[in-house]
Amino acid sequence: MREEDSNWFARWEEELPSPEELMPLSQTLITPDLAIAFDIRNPNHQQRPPSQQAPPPPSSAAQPPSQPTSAEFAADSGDLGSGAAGDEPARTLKRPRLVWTPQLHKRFVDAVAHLGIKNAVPKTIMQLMSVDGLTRENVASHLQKYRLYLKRMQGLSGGGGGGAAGANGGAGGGASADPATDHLFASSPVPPHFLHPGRGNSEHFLPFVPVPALQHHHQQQQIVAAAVGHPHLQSQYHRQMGHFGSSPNGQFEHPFLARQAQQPIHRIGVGGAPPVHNQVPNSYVEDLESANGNGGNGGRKVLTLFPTGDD
DNA sequence: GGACCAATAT
DNA sequence: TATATTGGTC
Repeated sequence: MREEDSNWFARWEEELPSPEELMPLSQTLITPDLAIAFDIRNPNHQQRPPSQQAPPPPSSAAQPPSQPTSAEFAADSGDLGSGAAGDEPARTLKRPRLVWTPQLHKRFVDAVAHLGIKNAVPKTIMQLMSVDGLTRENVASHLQKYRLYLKRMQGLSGGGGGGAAGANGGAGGGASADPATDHLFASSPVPPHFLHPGRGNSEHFLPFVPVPALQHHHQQQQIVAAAVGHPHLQSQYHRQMGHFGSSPNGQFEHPFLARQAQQPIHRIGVGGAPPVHNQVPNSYVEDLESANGNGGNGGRKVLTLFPTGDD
C-alpha cells in the first residue's frame, strides 16, 4: 500500500503542473467578469478553445475566423441576445453550461492536490487552473460535488483501507450510485491524502504559490480550455493531440496546456465513428450524438463522451 | 462586500 | 444527470 502511495505520488509529480506551466496565469485579458460586464457574450469565442467551445450562431452563416475580437461579437450577435435587444444584456448573459471533461477535471484535481484539500477553495482553485472562461461558480459547483465524491470514497474504502479510487472500471458492484459520476472522477486519481485527512499531518503539500497573476503581458496566450458547450452543439476535443497519453517516454500529458495548439486538429475518432461530416468549421472537433442509450437518456445531444478508455 | 458552503433549481 | 443558482453564514 505504501508503494501505491509512492507510485501515485511519482506519477503525480509528473503530471502535476509545474511552476512553469502554471506560471502563465494567463487568464485571458478579458476576465470573465469584464467580459460579461462588457457584453462580450462569449469570452470563449476569443480564441478557439481547443477544448470545446460553443460554436456561435447556428443560423448565422459560417463566419470566417478572421477577426478574433470585437468583430466577432458582432458576428455572433443576433443569436441568443436577440431577445434583449441591444447592448443591455451585459450582465444578464447566460453562459452555456460548462462541461467537465476528464481533462478539465484533471486540471481541477491537480489544482486541488497542490493546494491541499484544506486550502482548496473555489477561488484559489480557479486561479490555479487558469482556464479561460472558468468562473468561480463553476469551480465551486464542481468542488461541491467532488467533495461529496471524496466523502463517499472515504466511506466505502474506510474499512478496507488502501484501495483508493483507482480506476476500478466496473462499478458493477453497485455500491456506486452514479456510474457516470464515478467514472468522471475516477478518470483522475484521487490523492490518498484527500481520503485520509485527520491522519497524521495532512499538510505535506508544497505550498505551491500561485503566481501573482501577470496581468497584462501575455496578450494572446491563454490556456483556453474551458469546456463551454453550446446547448445544441458540443465541440469535443480529443485527448491525444499529438503525443501524450501513452508516450513511451512517459511524457505526461498536458491536456490543457497543450490546448494552445491552434492547428486544425480534427480528431473525430469517436469510438471508431467515421468522420461523419468533415465540414467542421475549422478546428475543433465536433461530436454529434453518441450518447448511446444510456439506459434511458432522453434525447440529449450533449455528450460528454470521451470513450473513457481507462486513463 | 466578498467568499465559502450547502441546498435547491433547472 | 450535471451543472447553475440561490441563500445563509463567516
